[in-house]
Amino acid sequence: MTISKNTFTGEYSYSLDAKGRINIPAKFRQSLSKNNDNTFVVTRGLDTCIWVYPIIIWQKIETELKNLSALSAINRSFIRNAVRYAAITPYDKQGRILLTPSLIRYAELEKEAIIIGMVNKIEIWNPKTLNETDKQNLKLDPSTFEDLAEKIIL
Amino acid sequence: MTISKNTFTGEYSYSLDAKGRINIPAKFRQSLSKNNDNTFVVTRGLDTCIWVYPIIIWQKIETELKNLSALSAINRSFIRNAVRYAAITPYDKQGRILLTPSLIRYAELEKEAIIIGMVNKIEIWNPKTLNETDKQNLKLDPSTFEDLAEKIIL
DNA sequence: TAGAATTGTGGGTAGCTGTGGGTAATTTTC
DNA sequence: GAAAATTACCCACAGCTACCCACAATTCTA
Repeated sequence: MTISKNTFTGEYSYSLDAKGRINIPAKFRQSLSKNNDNTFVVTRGLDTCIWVYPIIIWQKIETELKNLSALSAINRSFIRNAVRYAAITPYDKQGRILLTPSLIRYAELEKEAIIIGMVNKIEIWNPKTLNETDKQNLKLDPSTFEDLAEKIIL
Repeated sequence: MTISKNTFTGEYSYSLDAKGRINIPAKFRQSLSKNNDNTFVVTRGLDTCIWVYPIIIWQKIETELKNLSALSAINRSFIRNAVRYAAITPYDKQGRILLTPSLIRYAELEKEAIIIGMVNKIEIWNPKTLNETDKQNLKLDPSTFEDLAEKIIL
């Protein structure tokens, strides 16, 4: 096996069916390490999309969140929002996971969906929303992008 | 072994077949170090071309990206754009890699393609586009080249 | 120079992948 | 407790992909 485990790259177009199921690209499934038991965790993304984590990665995130001081109001509300909408979904024999109605509404998902590998997690988008967000992001500080690019891209 | 590993130089003409496959010059393949498992990563270049990296180089980029906090909108957008068009492709028994339709469209590739060694990565161009880009670059401010010349000894 | 090996290009096919739908089991509601 | 609704699990199948082989052209070798 050449690809590194629990790492996701690339963009794919898949369809959400009437039952709220969506296929996880075969390559992503193959990248999942065995100890995930074919299971992902879905939750709200910070953008208008759904975030999908391998369950063992999510568990690490949870413990990190717990270590944040519970005294801070900001931390408490952040933790609540991060955890509140999280759902555990093993994929079925065909490789699909089940999304909750709440998440589908949040990400404004319709039939067509774009799935993007974001290295340590996966994003599920409505194509339209993704486009609009892209346009918005062009307005962000370009010098920060350049700094990042110089540091990271060869 | 005379050539240094994971280093590519020279220009070659190859053909993209109906299935989206293109041959990697034998010399480039021989230059790949063993730990790449005969695998490249293809993604969008900053010009109208496709960039091809040895996978171990790409994995360094991945780990850097993993360390960026997803709390920052700029970071998220940067990761998305860096990774979205990337695809991992081991080359087949004949030495070909598979390009995605999206990348072929982006680089405006047709049957004939120019493959250029760019030291630590490889570029794939449509010959026409390459010509036009060359002409454009001649019009750039020569002082930029001079700045670079101070940094890099040729 | 002749033979052998390698290289670049094309095409066929078995098995996998993505998608839809059906049915039994479980939960919910009255 | 029975009916209705929901969920979990199974099957079917078209389309596609990964893998294989073929072969001509070129390069290497003895």
